[in-house]
Amino acid sequence: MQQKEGEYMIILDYKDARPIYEQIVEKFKLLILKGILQKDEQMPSVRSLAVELAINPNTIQKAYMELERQGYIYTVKGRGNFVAENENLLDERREELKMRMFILYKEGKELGMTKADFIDCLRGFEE
Amino acid sequence: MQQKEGEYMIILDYKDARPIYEQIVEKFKLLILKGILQKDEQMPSVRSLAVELAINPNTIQKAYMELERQGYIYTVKGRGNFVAENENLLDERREELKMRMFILYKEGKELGMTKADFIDCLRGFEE
Amino acid sequence: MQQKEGEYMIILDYKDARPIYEQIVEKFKLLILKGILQKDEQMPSVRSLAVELAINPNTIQKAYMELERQGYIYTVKGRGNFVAENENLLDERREELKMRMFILYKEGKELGMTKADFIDCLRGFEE
Amino acid sequence: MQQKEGEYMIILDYKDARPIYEQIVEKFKLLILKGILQKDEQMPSVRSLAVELAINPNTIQKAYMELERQGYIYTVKGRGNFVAENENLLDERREELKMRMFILYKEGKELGMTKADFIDCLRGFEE
DNA sequence: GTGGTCTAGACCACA
DNA sequence: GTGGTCTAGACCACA
Repeated sequence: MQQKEGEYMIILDYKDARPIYEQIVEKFKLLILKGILQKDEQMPSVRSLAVELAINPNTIQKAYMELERQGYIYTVKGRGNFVAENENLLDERREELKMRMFILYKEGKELGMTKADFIDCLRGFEE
Repeated sequence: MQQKEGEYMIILDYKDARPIYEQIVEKFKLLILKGILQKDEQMPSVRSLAVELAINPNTIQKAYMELERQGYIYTVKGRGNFVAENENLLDERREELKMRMFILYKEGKELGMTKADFIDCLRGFEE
Repeated sequence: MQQKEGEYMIILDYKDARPIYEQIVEKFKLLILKGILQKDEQMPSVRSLAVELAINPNTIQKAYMELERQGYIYTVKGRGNFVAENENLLDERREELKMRMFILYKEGKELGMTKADFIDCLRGFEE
Repeated sequence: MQQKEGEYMIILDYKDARPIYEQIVEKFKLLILKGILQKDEQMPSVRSLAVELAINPNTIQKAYMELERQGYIYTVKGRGNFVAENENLLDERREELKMRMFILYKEGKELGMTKADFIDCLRGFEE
């Protein structure tokens, strides 16, 4: 069997509690941020992806709307969806992640952990 | 009007995306872990808390069920709900938090962050 | 026939080229900005409004999602949709309108109109 | 390579929400109203413009139909499209623009703005 | 009862 | 072919 060009593995996890459209959003965000999908590259069409994943086109629609809202793609009616500029997005994502780490840090302090405990924990992670 | 004993401010945030019962679970977990609610102390009754928070008793019921499932409280039929032993719980929570930090760490690596970036970020947090 | 309480006339115009959900969004934005719907007041439920307007609940859903995205309402799962704080919204709308007037102004200059022409035109409008 | 005569920069913005044919109509309307394209001058052929803009000839066709409908150009079968008389068009456009300003004005009044607010706003624009 | 998600499928404008 | 809107209706979690 041939590996079709542009087949970048979106795999759905039906055991995941999150809605399907959210999983799709998440997968594409990573593909875009990692540069696997590049600026102005065309996204798979709503219909073709729906067929490929064996789900309803409306669900893809919803995912793409969310991706557009978050600035990851832009839509050209009658033409398709395309990857947006993503330089700033990477920075935004890193900032967001730091915010989430700060929330975790505050939670940890509520549980009596010190900053040193956190750094030790981090050091213990695989490189 | 009297200030009732055991009034420890559970404040709901309706603008929070999380379900209400989850917020209640979270609040009580902290109250218990921080020792504000102590071993074998009685929890407010489902009904009284429902009135106090102006929400459906089913919601409190669901929160208490979840707290019991996670080992934070125990139920005595006909008597009420009581705070469980919480020595191990604190450790469990810390472990859980470390797991969540590990997930964050892996996400960050996907975005090109290094371990050093994380440690720098942590160092920047208020003591 | 009785005028039911809370019946605030959302009338759809099927001849309008804009999609129905957009019309609904627009109507509610005005009701909120004008203070007819007040902070924390409950919006009609997705289903009841769908029945009242004789359209599909999904369409209301979409309208409410958009209103939430724009900060006009907030959603509490299982409880309903509620009007958000709207102090800032009024200012934002006015700013947006000024921007649109600026675009119009630039268009007019392309057509050879002067600032005085514009002011004269404005003066001619009913008070 | 030669610089072809009649190359007057139609630039499409794919991120613009409006359909492409509408953008083309708009661009040509301005070129005609400003006199860059003059009475009886020949418009670029549907095919050549389609090639130049790398879009579907149907789209150009649709734009030209719309321009003809609005009286900006006329078609001679077998010969091509030509710029129409445009004296009246300029006035029509100005009238249309005043109408749009009136709509804006009414919207502003709904938001509590007065005529004086509008005039102040206008005065603030660059000359 | 309330909103959230999803399906199956229709019809439309635009390219 | 491509996305956008809408319907009719199902099933779910939450209150």
